[in-house]
Amino acid sequence: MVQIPKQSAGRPAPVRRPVPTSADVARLAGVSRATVSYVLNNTSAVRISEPTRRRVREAAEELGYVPHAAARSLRAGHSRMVLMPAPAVPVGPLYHRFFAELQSELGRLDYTVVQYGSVGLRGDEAARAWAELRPVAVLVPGSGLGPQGVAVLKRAGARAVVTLGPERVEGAHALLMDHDRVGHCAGVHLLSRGRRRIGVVMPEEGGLEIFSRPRLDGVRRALRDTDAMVAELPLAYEEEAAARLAGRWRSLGLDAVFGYNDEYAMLLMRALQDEGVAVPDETAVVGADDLMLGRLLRPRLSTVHLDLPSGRDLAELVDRAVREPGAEPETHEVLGARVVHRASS
Amino acid sequence: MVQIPKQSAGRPAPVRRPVPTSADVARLAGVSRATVSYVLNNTSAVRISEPTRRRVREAAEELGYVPHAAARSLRAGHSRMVLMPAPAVPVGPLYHRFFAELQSELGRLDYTVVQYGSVGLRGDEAARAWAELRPVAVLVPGSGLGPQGVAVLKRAGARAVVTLGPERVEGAHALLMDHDRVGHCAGVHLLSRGRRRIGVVMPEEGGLEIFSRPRLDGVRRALRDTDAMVAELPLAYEEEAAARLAGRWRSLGLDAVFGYNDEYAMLLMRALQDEGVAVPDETAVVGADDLMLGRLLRPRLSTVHLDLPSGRDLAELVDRAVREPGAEPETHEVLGARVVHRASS
DNA sequence: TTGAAAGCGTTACCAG
DNA sequence: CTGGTAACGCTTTCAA
Repeated sequence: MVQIPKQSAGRPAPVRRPVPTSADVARLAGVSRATVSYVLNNTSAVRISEPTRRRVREAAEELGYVPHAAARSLRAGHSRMVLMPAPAVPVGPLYHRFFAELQSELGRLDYTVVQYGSVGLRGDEAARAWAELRPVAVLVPGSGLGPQGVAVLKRAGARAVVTLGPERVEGAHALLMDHDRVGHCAGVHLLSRGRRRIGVVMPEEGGLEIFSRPRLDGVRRALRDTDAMVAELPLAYEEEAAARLAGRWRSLGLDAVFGYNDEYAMLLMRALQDEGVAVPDETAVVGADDLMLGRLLRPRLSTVHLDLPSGRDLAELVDRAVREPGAEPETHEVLGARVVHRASS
Repeated sequence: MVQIPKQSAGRPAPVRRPVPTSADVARLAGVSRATVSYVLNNTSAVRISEPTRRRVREAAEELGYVPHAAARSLRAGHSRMVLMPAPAVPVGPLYHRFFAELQSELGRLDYTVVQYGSVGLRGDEAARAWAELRPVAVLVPGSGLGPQGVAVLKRAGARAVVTLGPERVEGAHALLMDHDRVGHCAGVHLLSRGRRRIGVVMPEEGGLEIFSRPRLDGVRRALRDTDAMVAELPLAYEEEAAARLAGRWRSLGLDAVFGYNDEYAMLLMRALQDEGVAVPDETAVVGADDLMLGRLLRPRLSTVHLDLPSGRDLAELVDRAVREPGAEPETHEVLGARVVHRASS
């Protein structure tokens, strides 16, 4: 780790000049504050002479004037800020791509997306912190927001609250992402490949239970009313842990494993191969996320491909909700899942 | 892709109640707004009777009152918001881990971290947008912020501007991340392994030149004054592209390749193997980022391990700068790079 | 112990 | 066409 040495300041602050305001611009341009506002906002309802416009612009330029967003939205009574708390759990590249697209699409609709780091806070306490910013919409990934929280946000003026998570929350729009489906997909696939004793990797890394638990349940659901069985396999994301698990693999008597996602699946698959366990003959392996890397191992990794909602669709949902705040909250099942069958299963 | 169907609102908005203010709380509790402020902020300079406190708290609770952050910071004249524009280019898991840690550490120091999605804007135009939020500090990843931009931010009251990128910017603290080093590392390593004709993968995905160009330069620098040569290898992150490149590999006459990062390196290494090119005997392969996945391929991927600055160190730098705004801007070289030699080279 | 009032930077309204 | 004035929600100083 590169250290940043701690320096102590040498000389004292030179000059701390106050931040220029529109009044300063007005003074310098020799006009009123109202005129400054008109000119800088290109207000079309009022005609300002060209020389005046120029003087104002030059004054603003000279002072380095930048309007104060807080003052503006205080005055306006609303903002176009869409708040999105940073997800509490480590998320993968899929989510980051989704978020980047969402941000860009909302930007196109003239919203400002702000990702807010609310560490430590949780539940309705977090909701209060978000409400203080008076966002016009709030997008909450994961669970943790209750009906109380939604109410707080709405009372604070949020015209749309959208949850992206496993369950509907009273009063909020819901983009349901039920990871049960992912496991179910994998389970059905393995079953159809003739497997009957199926291991399911459960990451030991904190926070991932939110995803791993429903995925496990999905596998269980796929196997209900069959003669197949499921075994939970706790696993840390480390080579040694995978090697240990592989070392006792034969004693587990499993003929297939769902690896939680591609990364854990690849880790385990490699460990199995190093242990001499034949994939897929002796044990089939399935991951999830459809990462490029899964295609590079041999055998190529079978996987569950996830479809997240398009950023554009979500952006439009938000925009609709903002414009029609009284409308009934929408609920959409947005997590698509389908097996991509490759050589490992 | 899962579609979100477009619904039209059925019934009109039920009731749009105004957002409760401290005045509403005061009215309900039968006290003045000042008293409300004292109670809710636990102002120690003033003594308020316990019954009054209770009445105020209950009133706030009943109305679902949440203070208005903008109004508060307008009045206070400053905020504790640390603004961090979202990086414009796709960044990897390393960056995301770094950012999460930074956020958590700044949160510990009682700053509020906000990641701001400024798509489309660039350079000093973006700086103005950021300045409107009057953040107490701004952390700018990548290049694109000029001295002008720094000046704008400072005039708008930012007490610390920190760039994380390839070069120092006048007036700002700089965490230099010179990716030249990464390539240099790889080049020196390959040279020492006796390689003389070295390919360097240049991702075709947009935006990555910011990193790939200096990495290439670093390889070149390592090979200066030797008899070794460098060849640029444009490559899209797709199996077919890698296969095509591998198909004409022997005609290139290279005995080593630096794959830009682990992902591109793995993609290419697999394609080379599929083409029958022996790794490392015929061609050595080196990646960068030291991802876990690189250890799972055979041969295991050699890589350049990157050390980003610790979130804690950066958080402390920010805090110091905020408290001592007149201090000389600090410059630190924070990108550590070292080769992790495995079997592919 | 509480209350009245000023003021933070903007913009909308309404006279001039 | 332009300029004064009020108001957004909050905190804080001063006075009662």
